[in-house]
Amino acid sequence: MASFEGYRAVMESGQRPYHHGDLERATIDAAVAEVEGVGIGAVSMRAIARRAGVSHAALAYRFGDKPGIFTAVAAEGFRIATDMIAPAAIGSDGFIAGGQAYVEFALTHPGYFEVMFRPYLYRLDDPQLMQARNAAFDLLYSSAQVSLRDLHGNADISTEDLNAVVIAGWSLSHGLASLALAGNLADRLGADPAELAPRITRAVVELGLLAARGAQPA
Amino acid sequence: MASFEGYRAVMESGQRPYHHGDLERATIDAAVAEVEGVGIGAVSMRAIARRAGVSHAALAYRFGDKPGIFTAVAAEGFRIATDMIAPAAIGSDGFIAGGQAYVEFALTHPGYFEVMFRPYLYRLDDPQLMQARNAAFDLLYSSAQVSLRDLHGNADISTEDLNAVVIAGWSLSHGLASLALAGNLADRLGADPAELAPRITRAVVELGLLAARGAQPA
DNA sequence: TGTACATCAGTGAACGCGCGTTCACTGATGTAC
DNA sequence: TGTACATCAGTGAACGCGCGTTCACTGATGTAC
Repeated sequence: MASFEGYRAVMESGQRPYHHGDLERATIDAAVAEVEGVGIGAVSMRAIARRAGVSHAALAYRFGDKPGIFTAVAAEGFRIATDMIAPAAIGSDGFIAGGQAYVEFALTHPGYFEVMFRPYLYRLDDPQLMQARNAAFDLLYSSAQVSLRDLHGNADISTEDLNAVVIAGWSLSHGLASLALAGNLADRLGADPAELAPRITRAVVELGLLAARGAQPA
Repeated sequence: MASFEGYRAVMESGQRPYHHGDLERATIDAAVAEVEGVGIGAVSMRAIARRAGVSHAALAYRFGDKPGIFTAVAAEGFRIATDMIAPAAIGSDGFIAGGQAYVEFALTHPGYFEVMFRPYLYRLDDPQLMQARNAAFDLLYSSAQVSLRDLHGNADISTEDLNAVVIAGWSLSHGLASLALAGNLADRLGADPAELAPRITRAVVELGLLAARGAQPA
């Protein structure tokens, strides 16, 4: 399996090579496809192995167990999400635009999304995962900070306020994506998905006005 | 098992009666406890039966299958949620206060919450479920309508705008509850849970201001 | 360049387990007379 | 009030299945000489 020609020959002959080449890649893809196909609760290591075209013992050998596989899926998911959101999360509109990109990521990569925010399914202390996850959160916090600073004439924001706005914005995007993915909004979202973002954004303005009346003075 | 005395006698003797008395009640409670204990993905009919103190065949007889059980759980969940939210969802602050009550329901009844918003786990066309679910959504929409009317000097709101605000508010509360329950906010929520609601409410005001800048004019 | 050998990636069969479903049954309840 | 019987709720044993884990193994790769 050393050469590309050798690889091609084996692939085209229909046999599978003894050494896979990139088992990790194939496993992550298969795991994501399984999650999207049968749901996060029904995924089995054997089904992932079948889909990846590899023996199920190979997965036990390489990943140990299901949390081992999901750790790799989550890390990759945080990397993809960061890549998708970063270009939008810039400047004074960055936090709002980043939130829209978050929803877009979730709807286009549901398999990753389902795993990433169930930390009890994977190993939070894995170094690669931590790095990818921290990078995503750095992006979230820094875009909130930039947008809020700009809103308040470059005045500093307290850590508590920043944290609360991050949680609120994240909750909004996360909730919208979760409800949509689970099928709760099937009959409530308009026909045109491209119109969704501006409609929700305008609704958040209304929500802010309602909250302003309901809020106790700080 | 006709008399209360007979019931007491059997209960105190440690045997279980042949006819349960209220198998449905016991099954719902056991299912909710199982979901809270092992997670929605790992619940089995046999484990629910064990916890309810009943043979697993009894559950198959009464509920048919797992979706049958979850249908009953979801219906009850919508009833409890409506009862908890209704007193708050009144008047001009009703939509905001209702959202806070929604989060409180989710955090105090996680087992119900986990089931209710996974409609693919149960039978959406069950009459009792539909009734409970519709009542909950009626409450959601009517409280949004009352609050928005009041905000806009009693002017009528378009169906599209109402729908968008409902989705935004629901998403916010739902996302906050989901993130918290899955353990994503463990190190981000302040020490005092009673302070959470006002902090988030104030953050939503900020979010509205950010959205106002990011929004394209309608 | 060629050979020997250690290391490593992946295999396939075997295991015990808990699951959902089925079925002949039993025990209790309710009704007709 | 008492008896006979139909109906219904729940039982327990049996089934086949897919699962995760283990283990002795094999095939390929890489390195030392």
